[in-house]
Amino acid sequence: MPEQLPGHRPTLEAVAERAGVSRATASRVVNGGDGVRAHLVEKVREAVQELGYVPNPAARTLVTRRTGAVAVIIAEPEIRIFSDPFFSRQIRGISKELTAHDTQLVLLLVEDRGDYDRIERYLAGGHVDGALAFSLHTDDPLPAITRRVGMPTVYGGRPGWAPVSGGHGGVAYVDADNRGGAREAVRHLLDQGRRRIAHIAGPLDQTSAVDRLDGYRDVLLDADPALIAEGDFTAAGGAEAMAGLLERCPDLDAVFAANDLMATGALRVLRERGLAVPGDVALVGFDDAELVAESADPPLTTVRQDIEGMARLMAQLLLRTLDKAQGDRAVPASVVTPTALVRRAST
Amino acid sequence: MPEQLPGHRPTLEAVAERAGVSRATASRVVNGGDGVRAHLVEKVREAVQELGYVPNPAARTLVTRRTGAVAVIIAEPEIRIFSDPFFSRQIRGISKELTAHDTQLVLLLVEDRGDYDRIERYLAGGHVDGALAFSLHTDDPLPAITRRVGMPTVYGGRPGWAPVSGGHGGVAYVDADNRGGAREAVRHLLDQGRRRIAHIAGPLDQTSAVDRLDGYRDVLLDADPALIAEGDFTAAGGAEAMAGLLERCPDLDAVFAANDLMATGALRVLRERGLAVPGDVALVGFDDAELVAESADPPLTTVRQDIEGMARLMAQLLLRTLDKAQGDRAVPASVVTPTALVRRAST
DNA sequence: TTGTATGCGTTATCAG
DNA sequence: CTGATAACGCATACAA
Repeated sequence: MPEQLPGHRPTLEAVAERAGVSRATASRVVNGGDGVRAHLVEKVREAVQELGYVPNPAARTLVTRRTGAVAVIIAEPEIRIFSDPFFSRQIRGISKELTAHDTQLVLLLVEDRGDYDRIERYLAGGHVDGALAFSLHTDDPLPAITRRVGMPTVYGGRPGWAPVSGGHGGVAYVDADNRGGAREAVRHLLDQGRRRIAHIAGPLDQTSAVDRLDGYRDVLLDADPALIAEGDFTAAGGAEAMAGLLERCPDLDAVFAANDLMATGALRVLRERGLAVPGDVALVGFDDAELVAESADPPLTTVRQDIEGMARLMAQLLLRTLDKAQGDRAVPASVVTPTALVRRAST
Repeated sequence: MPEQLPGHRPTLEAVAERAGVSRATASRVVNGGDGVRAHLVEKVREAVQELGYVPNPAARTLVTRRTGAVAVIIAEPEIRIFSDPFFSRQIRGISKELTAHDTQLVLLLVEDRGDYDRIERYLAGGHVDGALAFSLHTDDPLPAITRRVGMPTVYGGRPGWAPVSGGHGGVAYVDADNRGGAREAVRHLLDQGRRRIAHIAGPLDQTSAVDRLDGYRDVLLDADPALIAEGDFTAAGGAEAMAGLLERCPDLDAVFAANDLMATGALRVLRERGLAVPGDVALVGFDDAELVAESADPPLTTVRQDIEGMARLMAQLLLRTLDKAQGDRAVPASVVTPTALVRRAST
């Protein structure tokens, strides 16, 4: 590539002049070149090469009203609690998909409640064409914002106020089949001959936690309430919940934890109490979290969800919407992706 | 905030009209309002409120030649190998700093070598005012790119190529004191009475690995070469290196691993061999990685580096440069940040 | 198929 | 202190 000339960068005007055509023709070539005679296309392309011309995105956006960028909104607490691997994999999936469509990823991290004003201004400002947002809590202000500014948005994880069956409520989301996955986990424990199966739930203001608890109940219709403890998706919370469960139900012979982190906490407590896993107590987690499930001792049987795939799906949904929307606010449909039980040594 | 009127968003023109002033005056008020009579400022502010006016960033960028955005470039291999926690913490630190300066974060993930063309076009296109890049390898094409397009850039981690002496062509980076940290780790092992101290190095095409090895050698001037093994910063690599070391030097009584992940791999091998930690072999890691060092069994003594702080520093350096550069390409200075030994049960 | 002319929404220059 | 007015770089409707 040619060196950047000092001062002004070459403009389309310059390219046109050098190629001996009008600005309009040059523009057409730069944007695909349909309906331009081949030899002119060639001439313009050469000029572009020689001058090292790169379109000015601001100018382009000004007239097309399209930025070619998408915002990814992630709430801080989320990235801390769910812990990092999630975050990275989601971003990776989204990035791949966006890159393939020549779209840029603008990252918006929400630190505290006050940041939502900033987010709203940003979205309203038209910096981006659409947005992707993750794991909202029930009282999250984001949906109101995106609706107000008319920003096409796809959510990762079913928002708290959205119905389980997609399509309604005007929200699009991509979510794992948390409930189905939980059912499979519990059935697996039953298959192993376990009869006193406890559940360590996640914080119940998150739909993923609620759905997993529901799945547990689907299978264990008459589950003893004493067998259910609420954790917070952290290892410490899982340990605490496990301790409580052992106190209330010393006879439990299996535990289904709503995520792997809590499962490791439970594991630690079980070990401290001298209970063998899976000998005395079988244990199943959820997520198949990198660096956690597989490296636990014993490695965790868990329910895998394809984080990266889900993230890609979110981006695809959004991009598709943007492609045809172009003004009318179309709402993409929601998708629920399957989960898979991964058997390891903890059961 | 007012509803978004359908169709056109309100423009500065509309605000001006409503406030009964000229577009120029309205613009002044929107950008701070110095040198405008108080009561006019008031009038314009009201109009902005009532209309729900938000400046059009594209139009603004077109004339100011400033985008208010910064690119963060991360190479895929990096985010996979160093594993995720790093990535998240760096992003978090950068995001905080940029947000505080009303600057947006555009994430550029590099999947494969071919992506560098895309990156170059993006950078050359003037989408962003500056760039932050992480942990380059010696043969990384990025520095050539940023220099060619004249993009102010701050690197995270000392780049592998020899620093050019003199202001021109100099690179700015922020790095932890890897060498000093390594020295401290090894000295700590010596203080514990260890005499056969091995080192599991990282991949030596990364400066962090080289610097840590250098630190090890600083203290153990006459170190037996057989006590040094090269890993790849993964747990599996660490295990393999540990196995090799034990083969060559069954009498070793301590290991300094160049990162925590490798240390956990080493830990596993030691346990399999029936060697007690720290009884038979003391172990020190590096990074103080979340979810790794502290939750290892036993918890790892390690060298902490302030990832988030370093990331913030990178952003600060860049922003400062952008503020005054405004045309002339000023090169920010580099910074090396201190590390701290964190004592846990593995020593 | 190609060129001409216009406008996108702001900021900056320069009179007044 | 304020108001016209000229860029900024590009895409596109329309004319040729």
